[in-house]
Amino acid sequence: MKSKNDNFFQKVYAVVKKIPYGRVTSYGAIAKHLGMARSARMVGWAMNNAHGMEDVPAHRVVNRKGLLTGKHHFEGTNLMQQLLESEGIKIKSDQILEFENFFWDPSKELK
DNA sequence: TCAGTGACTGACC
DNA sequence: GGGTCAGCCACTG
Repeated sequence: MKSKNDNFFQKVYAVVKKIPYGRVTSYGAIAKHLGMARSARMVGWAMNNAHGMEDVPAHRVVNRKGLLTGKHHFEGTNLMQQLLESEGIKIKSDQILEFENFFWDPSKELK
């Protein structure tokens, strides 16, 4: 059963799992860290598969604008926002306030 | 097999 | 400064 891409998923999961509490990152940051900066969509696609994994805090992954584009994929309509607020992150209109302040770059922090 | 779609991003007008 | 277009790779119909 398709395992060729599992390696890619595992990389994405590994990075997402390393996101510190109360921090968030973007698809592009993860993609770039994996050497696929031009394939940010693949990260989102991987998240789609990860969305069922409790070990992967997909709610900490947003687009570069800090917009909760993937919140619609969570069970509740505001579950993603709720989880982020629970970590001390302020959300307004599905967008993270002071996104730069909460942004976590794997290429720098994880390096 | 071809065409459409998607949790994105950067460049262009 | 804000909207539009194209590129990216993989999956589904």
